[in-house]
Formats: sequence, C-alpha cells, structure tokens
Amino acid sequence: MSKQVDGQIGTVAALVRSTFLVNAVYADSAREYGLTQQQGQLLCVLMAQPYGMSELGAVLRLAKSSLTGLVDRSERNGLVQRKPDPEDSRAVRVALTRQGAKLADEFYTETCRRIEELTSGFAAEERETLAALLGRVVMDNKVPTVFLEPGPTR
Amino acid sequence: MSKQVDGQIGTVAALVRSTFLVNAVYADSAREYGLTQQQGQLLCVLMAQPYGMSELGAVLRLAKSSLTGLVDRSERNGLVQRKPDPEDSRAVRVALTRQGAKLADEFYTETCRRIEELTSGFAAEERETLAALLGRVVMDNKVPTVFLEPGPTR
DNA sequence: GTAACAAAATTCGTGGGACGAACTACTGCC
DNA sequence: GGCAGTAGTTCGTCCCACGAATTTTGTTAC
Repeated sequence: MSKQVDGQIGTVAALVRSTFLVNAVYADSAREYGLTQQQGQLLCVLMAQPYGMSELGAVLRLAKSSLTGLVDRSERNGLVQRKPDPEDSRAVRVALTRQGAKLADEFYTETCRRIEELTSGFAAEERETLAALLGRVVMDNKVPTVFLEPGPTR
Repeated sequence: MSKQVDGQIGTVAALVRSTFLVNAVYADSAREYGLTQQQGQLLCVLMAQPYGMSELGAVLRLAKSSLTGLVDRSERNGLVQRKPDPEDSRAVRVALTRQGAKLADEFYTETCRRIEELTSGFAAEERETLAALLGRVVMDNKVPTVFLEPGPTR
C-alpha cells in the first residue's frame, strides 16, 4: 500500500519531520529576539491586523484562558496592547504597540530568511512546486493566516 | 525577488502554515490518547529503539534537564522505563514498556492516518512529488528520525 | 594509582504555556 | 425588565523548558 521507492521518504513522515524542523527554526529565531514561539506567533498574527480575543483564540487554536495569559505576558513586555472595542464594551481589541510592531517585523524578517534557507539547495522551479503543493495542503485544510506572505520585495 | 504568482502562496509561508497545521493534528491526536505532544514524540522516537538520555536530548532538541522531566512523567505513567546501561554505569537506556509500546503503536497509527488525510485531495503522483521535495528538505537539513516511516505492512 | 578532567544524569528554582471550571460584565432579544 | 448567550478574566493544576549547580562514574595523564 505504501508507495515507497527505496531511500525515499513517505509523505506522512516527510510532513511530520519537516514540521519538526520548521518548528525548531521558528523557536530558535524567536528565542533570539527574546520571544517564545507562542509570543512570536502572536506577533506574526497581529502583523496583519488587530484581533479580538475570541478571534485570536480561533486563529491560534488556543482556549480563551490560555490566550489571556499569552496576551498578558506580551502586554507586560510592551509588545501588544488591549484596547476597548468601541462597538462592544465586553470585547477587546488586541493590537501591536509601536515597539511590538518593530520587533514583529524584525522577527518576521529573520524567520523568513531562516526558513528560506531550508530550501537553499533547491532550484527555483522545485521551490515553486513545493510551494504550490504545500499551498494546497494549507488551503484544503483551511489553515488560518498565522504567517503573512513575505513582503513585496518584488 | 519573490517569485509569486497571484493567488499562490510563497514557499516560506507555505512551510510555516503547514507546520502549524501538522502540529495541531499531532497535538490533537496525542491528546486523544492521553498524551501531550511531547510525550507522543518521545514514544514515537523510542519506537525505533531505546536511547540514552543524551542521545534523546539530541534527537528531540531538548536540554538534558528538560528531558529528565519528560521521561520522569512518562515513566510515572508506565510508558517508558529507565534501564542501566550495561557498558556505562553513569548512563541510562530509556525504552518503551510493553504498555508504552502498545500505546505508541496506536498513537502512531492514528496520527499517520490523520496526517495522510491532509493530502486526501491529492493525486498519487502529487503526493509523491510532495514527499520527494519535503524528503529533500528533511535530508538536507539532517532532521533526526522523530517519526518512523509508516510501517512495512509488508 | 591517583589526580584532573570530561561525560551522563539529576535536582532545583523560575517562568512560560495550556486547559477547564467558575465567574463577571455586557449585549441582544422578546 | 428579564434572561439567554457572548467576551474575557480568574483560579488552580499540570506540563514544558531552561540554566546552574551537583553527583557519580568514566578517562586520561602522569
């Protein structure tokens, strides 16, 4: 059943192991900016726009009580800011502070650089094929935008 | 510089977002077997063979003190076992218990199933291409075997 | 053979992360 | 006005991760 030519890795193992790799790179990068992986992820999500707590929970797949803590710590570190939602006084909008935006940008850029390096041995065409296929995985499974498209340095 | 056709995701974002997805699937699967993601990972690594603590730290990218705790908890739950290394009385070999092996197997199988489903919309050929490319990423970056090849149902 | 060094693990203390259950405050509806 | 539901927080619990310090054992050099 498993279509495995010798020396070649199966799809499942390839996905799991590359996930392990990307995770490690992401965490290392975060660490160098004084962030945990989760805090880095929060910043990256907020780069796109401010979110309410509930929305954020959905995007990051966190229980609301988990999120309160994460936002608390990030706020304490001056990276994000809770602002009252003008339309709903129960709700809150979480946004990057100026300092948070700056750090997010640096972290994001450096992380992109490192992730890109993982395919440094690839030809442009191969990289495109990989992007297309993984892109389909992402789309088919409705993965939220936890990471923006690399900026238009185009 | 970034070769991005409209509507298509870039390589970096595709890698990060699919990583997020696989992580979530892995964690969910673990949870249903009463495991944390880390404990699940430990079991999967030990499916291949027993390891010493230091080796294990290298494979899982954990500081030794982190590992002690993880193995402690897993041992307390009856999943793994520390045995003295016959060749080096400082060292320890961590292995699955019978119960741990059983659970590992179930968790592994179910996780494989779920991960495979992520590409359920793919043609066999596409899946192979993806596996080949991600396999190269894994090889080029020397990712340890944190997940076995799906079993030889041979 | 013993002193000096290196390696394998553990312990301890700290802080982050995740969750469910219970709670508060507000909205929206009838 | 009353009431169900929603947005967030609090609290208690456990897990995870780390560095620094420590213990025990192996190794090397003399």
